[in-house]
Amino acid sequence: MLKPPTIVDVAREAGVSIKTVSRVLNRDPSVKVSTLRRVNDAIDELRYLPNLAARSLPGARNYTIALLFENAISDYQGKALKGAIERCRQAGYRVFPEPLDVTSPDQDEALKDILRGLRVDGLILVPPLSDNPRVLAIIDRSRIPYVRVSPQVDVYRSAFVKMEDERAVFEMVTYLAGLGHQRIGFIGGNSDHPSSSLRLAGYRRALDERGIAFDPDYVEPGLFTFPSGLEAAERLLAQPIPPTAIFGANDEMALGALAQAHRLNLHVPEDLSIAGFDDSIFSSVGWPQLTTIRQPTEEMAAEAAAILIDGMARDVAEDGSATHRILPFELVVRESTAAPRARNE
Amino acid sequence: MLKPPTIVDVAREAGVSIKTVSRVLNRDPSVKVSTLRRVNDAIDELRYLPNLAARSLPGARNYTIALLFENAISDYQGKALKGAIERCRQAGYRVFPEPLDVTSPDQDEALKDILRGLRVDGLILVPPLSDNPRVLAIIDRSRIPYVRVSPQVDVYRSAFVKMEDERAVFEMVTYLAGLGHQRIGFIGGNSDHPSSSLRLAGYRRALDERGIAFDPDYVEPGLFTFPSGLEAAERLLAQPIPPTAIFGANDEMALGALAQAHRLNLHVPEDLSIAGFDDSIFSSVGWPQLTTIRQPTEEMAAEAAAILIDGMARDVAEDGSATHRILPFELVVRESTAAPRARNE
DNA sequence: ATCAAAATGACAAACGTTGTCAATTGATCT
DNA sequence: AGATCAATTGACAACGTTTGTCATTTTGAT
Repeated sequence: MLKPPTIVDVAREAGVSIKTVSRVLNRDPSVKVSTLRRVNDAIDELRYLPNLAARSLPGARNYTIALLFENAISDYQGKALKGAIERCRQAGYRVFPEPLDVTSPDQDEALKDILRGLRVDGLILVPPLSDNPRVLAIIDRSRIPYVRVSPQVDVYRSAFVKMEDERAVFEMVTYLAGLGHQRIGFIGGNSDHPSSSLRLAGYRRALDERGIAFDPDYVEPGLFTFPSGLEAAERLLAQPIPPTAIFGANDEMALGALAQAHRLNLHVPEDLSIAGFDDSIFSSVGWPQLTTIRQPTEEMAAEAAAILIDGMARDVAEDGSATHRILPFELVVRESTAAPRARNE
Repeated sequence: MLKPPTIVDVAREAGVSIKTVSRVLNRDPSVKVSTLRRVNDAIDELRYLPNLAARSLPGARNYTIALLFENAISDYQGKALKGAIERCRQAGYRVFPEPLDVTSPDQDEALKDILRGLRVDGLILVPPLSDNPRVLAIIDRSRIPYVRVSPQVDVYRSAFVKMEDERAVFEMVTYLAGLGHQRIGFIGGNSDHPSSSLRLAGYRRALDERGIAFDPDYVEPGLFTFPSGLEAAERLLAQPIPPTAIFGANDEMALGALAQAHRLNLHVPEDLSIAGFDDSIFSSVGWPQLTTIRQPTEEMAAEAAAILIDGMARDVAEDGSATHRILPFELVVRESTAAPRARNE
């Protein structure tokens, strides 16, 4: 009882050959249903779990996927990791989280070593790695299949999973306009961050559709950080005719805008509506709680894992496009948004 | 060139047997220095990395450590994971993050399956799992070595790594008293959370030492969440003689207190000082930024990994105590604390 | 009863490492 | 020189699985 059961024990218990057990384990369709049942019963009976090390040694598969991320494990990356782990568990796969220090001078060699040493069946890249050209170049050369989560540029260069960024912003701004807001401030990202332009596009499209003129004074760049959101809101609200609603392109910046509102003694949402983007852990540590857009982060990573497990990461459709999934977002209305106090023109 | 080099290639290159290469890899001291050099040169030359799967198959070691955590990957757990990964990388080990759903009805069986299937050399438990009696009981029976990070109860039942909770709170409260605060509110945890009593003890000891009478009205229980901190602060500040400083036993609750201060139009830190605990990501998404205590989370997890890798998790000192490390904390003074506006009494 | 197709099994050859134990080398002592 | 012993090295069999090649048995349809 000291040693865990092996495939031999299962075969004996089920009264079949180890080859048949192996067939069952690897979902070979040529196994009769009754045999399948018997083998599965034996597996359950003995609580057999295949030895992954032994499994990956001779075979082409390693039953392992790596999730690459940049440096710290943020809320977003934690969610992605969790989603990937859970999907992998179901399929008997494992996930190696691999932090990458992209600022390090020997980044390239370090990454190559990781890729050579890991022997994984696939890679998942989460932002901002999804758009890092040096990393992508190295991975491309390694020939390991990979899926990018939320890529922004050159999207079809690989398999990917994303959410409809532009439409999400569009819907949020449309929602704010629907509440009666005519002057809607937008705190975007720094212009070199690719998602910024997409989110801005959604903002402009929503204004267009509601017949609201675009005013560049209501758009401020940010850095996706709390202080940058605070400063951007400071500038927006210092204008002679300030906006009645502010939409931050992520929750941290929206939280910064919230803090600035507190500083100015503005009541949220009565005097100012504020909305964020991400539905991160941050959206619930403000007061009032932020209206935001929920990104399906766990789901996206889970889908990425599924694509790799199913071996579809390299597939290309007839139209030449790489395997991809677009997942739905969700508008989460909390307490930080309401109709403006008085209609303005 | 398609296949990565194996130990055989290295042996050929170095002109020795594979066994000798294996010895070098495993730091066997019986290898002559000249041979060692030759083998290491060959390893560098070929950029050889041992195949972990093959390595764990025959041997007792698996070069793998699992980090168990409860459900979501929070900021704290992300830090711990990162610390563990980096320490493991240096030693050629890998980390499996394993989320555990402790609320699930078949928790026990699920955990047992994980333990059986994982074949890891050791486990790291992070809070709140570190004090989960059911989980500990199962792991104890599995005979897998483990290290607990920041355990609170029955500390010496296993190897552990922690920070000096009590003294950290003591120092923070002493610091606040040193600023001139005489009425210091304390938002603790729920009483069944073991760390709560320790942190409260530090609070009381600091008051004692500064000759400030303990007033139970200035102590409010919380749930380590933002809303609970907000409500606790609401009660504290509604008193006829409210505190001039509030210390939250974690950052989320301190952030809640901050939000309540904004609601009451109190200026922080002029009207009210607020301090947190953890130096989590949250402490920088408030305004003003929180004074807090930095827990050495990454370092604790890294130490835990080191204990496992060095095989010391089961060791017991002459005095019967398990292997452990106590790491230093750091008082991080930011903008949310200052001397009270006017001395009272 | 016959035949083809579908299921299964026996066996062997990997996969890359470590463990066991025996063989070789080299140094020291007589 | 020979003996002795420790230090160093090597040969070979595991480890548990997948994969492949055939051979065999079972099944189902006619």
